[in-house]
Amino acid sequence: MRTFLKPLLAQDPRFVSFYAPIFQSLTGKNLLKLGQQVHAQMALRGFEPDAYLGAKMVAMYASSDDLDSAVAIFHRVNNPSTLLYNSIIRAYTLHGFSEETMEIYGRMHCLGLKGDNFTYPFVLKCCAELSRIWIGKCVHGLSLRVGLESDMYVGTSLINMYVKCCDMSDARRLFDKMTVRDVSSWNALIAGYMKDGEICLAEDLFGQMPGRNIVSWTAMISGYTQNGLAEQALFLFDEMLKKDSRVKPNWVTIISVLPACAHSAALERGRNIHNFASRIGLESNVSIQTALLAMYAKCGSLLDARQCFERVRQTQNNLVAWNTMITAYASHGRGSEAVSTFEDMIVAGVQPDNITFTGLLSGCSHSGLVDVGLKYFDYMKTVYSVEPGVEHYACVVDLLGRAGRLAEAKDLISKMPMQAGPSIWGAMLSACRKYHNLEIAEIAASCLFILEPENSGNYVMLSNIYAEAGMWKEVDNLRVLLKAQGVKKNPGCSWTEVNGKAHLFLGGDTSHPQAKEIYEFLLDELPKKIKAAGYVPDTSFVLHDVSEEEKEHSLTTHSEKLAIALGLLNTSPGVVLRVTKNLRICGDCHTATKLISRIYKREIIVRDLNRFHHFKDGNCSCGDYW
DNA sequence: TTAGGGTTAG
Repeated sequence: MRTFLKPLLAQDPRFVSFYAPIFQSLTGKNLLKLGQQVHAQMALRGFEPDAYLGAKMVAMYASSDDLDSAVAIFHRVNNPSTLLYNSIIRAYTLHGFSEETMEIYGRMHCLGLKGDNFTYPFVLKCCAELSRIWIGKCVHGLSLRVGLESDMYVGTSLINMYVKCCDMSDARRLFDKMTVRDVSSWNALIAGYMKDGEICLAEDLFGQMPGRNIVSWTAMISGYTQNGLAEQALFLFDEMLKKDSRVKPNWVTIISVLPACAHSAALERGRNIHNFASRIGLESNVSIQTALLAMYAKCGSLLDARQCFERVRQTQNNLVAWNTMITAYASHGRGSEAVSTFEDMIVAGVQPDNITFTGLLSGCSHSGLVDVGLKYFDYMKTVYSVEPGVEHYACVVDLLGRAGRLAEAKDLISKMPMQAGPSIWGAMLSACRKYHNLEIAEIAASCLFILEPENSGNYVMLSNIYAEAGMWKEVDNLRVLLKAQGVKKNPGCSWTEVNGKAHLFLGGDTSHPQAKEIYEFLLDELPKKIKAAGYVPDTSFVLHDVSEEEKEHSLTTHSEKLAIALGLLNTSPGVVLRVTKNLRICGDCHTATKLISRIYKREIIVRDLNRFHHFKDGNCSCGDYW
């Protein structure tokens, strides 16, 4: 081509109308090669894209994740337009480059190019991502000036921006002012209220909204799950299937409801949802498999969890799945499996992150792998370039504390580069209880009382330490303090699924229809059998300064014992009993459950606040180290 | 070319 022809051709509108639809049709990764060929041919002909064609080309490259080429084209265009800027803003936003988007938007603004209904939603998404509410407010002002306040996309994006920046009052004000609302505007506000813990306000909106789609239902379900309201989440999931046949649950719905099963340890419910996901063709989804993995692990079935992991491994090398598997082993006290899974992950070429190390270190801690844990704590920074956070220090304090190395743990706390939080002092206090160190216990407890005055668990823990030392006066003083502070004690409760139905017990609970049978078993049959096997009630776990006989009675009716009794009375031999407790299992229940597993030849899996205990043949998977 | 729901840890 003669050089003098090039400027002429560059002006030729026929070239634009020729190439634009071609580039527009070549979107997606598998068409990238073709797009590159057309681009090369165009360049050979000496044709430089104008703003319109440039926008199409930017979109094409962005759709196949070739952001570098998209950016290069953007910079070559001489007279940029709003359309061109929109295309690069879209490309950056969809690839998670929020900072770059903001920079480009700033440049657009300086050039005097006006943003439009396509610009603002992306820019606002980035403001939300970066929590830049002040820029979001400027965009809000600008959109009002150019008359875009009534655009549904801009309006909903503004609501979402306020929601993500934790400004619910402005989000609500905007919502109330909107003349035309879309189902998405309602959804954004519902999600905001749920995130804020304002369940009733979210429920009100959900009740009032004119039409619901799958996102509305999912926002409610995930909101319940995230606020610990597992029962409501599961109920609403069923309601959705029953009442709204038009909505089709998708993968987000499934991964939102699964944590509710995990939370309530409802294994059968979880299995049903798993089957449901398979029936609607979602089983191959990696996020669903990972959520299933977590659910099975939290419901006590490591075998099912591992199967989900293997399914993910067949197709993907996914960081979240590795992390979930490592964490699953850790919570089940399978430290060496957590370590070997971590090593497999490294061999598979996946870069670990902060969550990987939280799982790995807690796995070492729960299994007493002290030196291995300390080695990985060192490696995380030196070998894997992951900066230890407060949660990792908490794991190491726990690791040292459980092994009785209290002085080293205390030393580590004093050398931490950040302020010690509740997790650190909580781990220290537990260690002090195990090793009867009153002096450090009082230091840890006094920090905890300042850091989280509302947490009754800390008062109870110190009270237990005093009680074990026979310091009843201090126990009483603490009780007075608890009352004066207005702290409500968190009552211990346990639950179990028997033949697919959940049963909840409080300590000393007599409200269950089978209470008579349960109490006869616990007060008569069981003591005879376990005492014959060498059981001595460990009354040091009882708080009150009362007679030994009364202490023993109070132990006998701990909620976990009631739940185990119900399971033994209602299931056939060979059925694994699964019990979940909202607090840590007490030492006496731990001893008794080991004996029950031997005498009644039952596998019993107890999930407590921190971990799993697998009782079998008179032993526990924690090796009495918890 | 545009908005809304998101699995792992704590």
